[in-house]
Amino acid sequence: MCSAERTDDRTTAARIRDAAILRFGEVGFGKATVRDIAADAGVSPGLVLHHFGSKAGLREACDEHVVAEFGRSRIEAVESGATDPFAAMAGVQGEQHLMRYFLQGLRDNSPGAGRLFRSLFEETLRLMELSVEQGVIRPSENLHDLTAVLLGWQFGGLLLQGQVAQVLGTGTGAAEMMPRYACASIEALTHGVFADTRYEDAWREYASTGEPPPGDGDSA
Amino acid sequence: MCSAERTDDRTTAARIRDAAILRFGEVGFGKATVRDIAADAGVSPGLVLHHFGSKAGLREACDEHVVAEFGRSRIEAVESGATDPFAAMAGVQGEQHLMRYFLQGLRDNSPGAGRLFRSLFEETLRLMELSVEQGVIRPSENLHDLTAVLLGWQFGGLLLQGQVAQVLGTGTGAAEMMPRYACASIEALTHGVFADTRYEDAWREYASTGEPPPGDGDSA
DNA sequence: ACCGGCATTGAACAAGTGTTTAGTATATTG
DNA sequence: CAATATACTAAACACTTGTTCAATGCCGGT
Repeated sequence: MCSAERTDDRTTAARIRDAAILRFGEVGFGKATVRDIAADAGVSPGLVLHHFGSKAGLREACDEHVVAEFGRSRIEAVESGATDPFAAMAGVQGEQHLMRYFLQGLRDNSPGAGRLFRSLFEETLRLMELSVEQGVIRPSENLHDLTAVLLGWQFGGLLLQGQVAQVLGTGTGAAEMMPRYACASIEALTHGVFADTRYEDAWREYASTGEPPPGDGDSA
Repeated sequence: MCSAERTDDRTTAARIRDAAILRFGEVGFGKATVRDIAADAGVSPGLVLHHFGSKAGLREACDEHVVAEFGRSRIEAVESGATDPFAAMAGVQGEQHLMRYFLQGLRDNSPGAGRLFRSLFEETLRLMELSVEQGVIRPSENLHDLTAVLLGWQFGGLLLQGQVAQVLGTGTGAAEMMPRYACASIEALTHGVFADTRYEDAWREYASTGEPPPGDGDSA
């Protein structure tokens, strides 16, 4: 069917939007220029504004589309029976350009990324509750906060991928550092990091008395 | 001595640098303008370039200074006998403007932030080894990678402070969300998150055989 | 065939940016 | 005191950026 010149069934606006998602994901919203996006989509800069009103409008359209695509991707993952957090995360990682766009959005606190983070949180929380019932995740009194922290660690670690890779001595690419990273992560999440409950005890005492247990009382 | 008009003993170049550190920490290097920094320092924009050559040169000077200040702060923390990771981290959090600058540097992968991250890693690794000897941290076969991952989580979580706070329902400020965040973190780092060693076992098998244990083989 | 509404373009505009440059004051040095 | 270097300013320059606008081509309806 499509041999030499492949037929692009996307409408021009969709092509612009997809090019923008790629650009925004690569260099971020601030450094991406309308001219570059237009060139990638093979149109003039004016047309971009004609379709989306402004650069901000273009971003909104991209946010909306990425959120929808993420939702679609996650639904597929659930339907295919991925019931543990790792598989779910792997499913999200599948579409790398969407993930890159999302991470760039997290970098500059875009409203779209905020919405997406919240929706991912709610979904992950349900997944965690399910995992607790199945005996995969240790039961916790405040699973809600635990999930929030874990999600922050998850995506925060992804944001610092480059720095961590440099420290690990591996290449910056996700595929190269993944084994080392996953191994250490699994160890920490399986056995914890502290040798005993002294920090937990100290925290409990602090929470009940309101006094800081460690010996730093000065220096506001 | 200094009652009404406090004498600013800093040299003009230092004042410009400090103003730049504040600006860069607030809005990031990209969005900070030379004119704004000059206005904050009470000088003309040209003077900024006169002293630092270019905006990039100004950033290098800021990087250098922040790295030095961080080192000084950490040395003080060590000398004051803060031998556990939490106290060390609290000490770093002390100078908030330095931390903000560092986090902004991590956001856009500035070389200065990379250097600082690496130096913080080496210091934290030594601290972890010490903590293992003292029985505070659980011994691990690859403490190196574990430290790298934990540091990524630590600062990554700080980068996503706003998003996590919104999910937690607390204010965005560090002081408001700290209790909830710290509580969940301590729980995760004390007991782990997984209920058993199934993920660890699966990983060990994967590492030895090279076959992915979970049942996803399709969908590249 | 004519017309009206799109999609699309090329050029120009306006604002903001880092940077340069000429010029002025101030201090330092012989 | 003269000379010179340094600190500093005001203005302009050059460039990039988002955005606007008039003009053109295209396609469907009557």
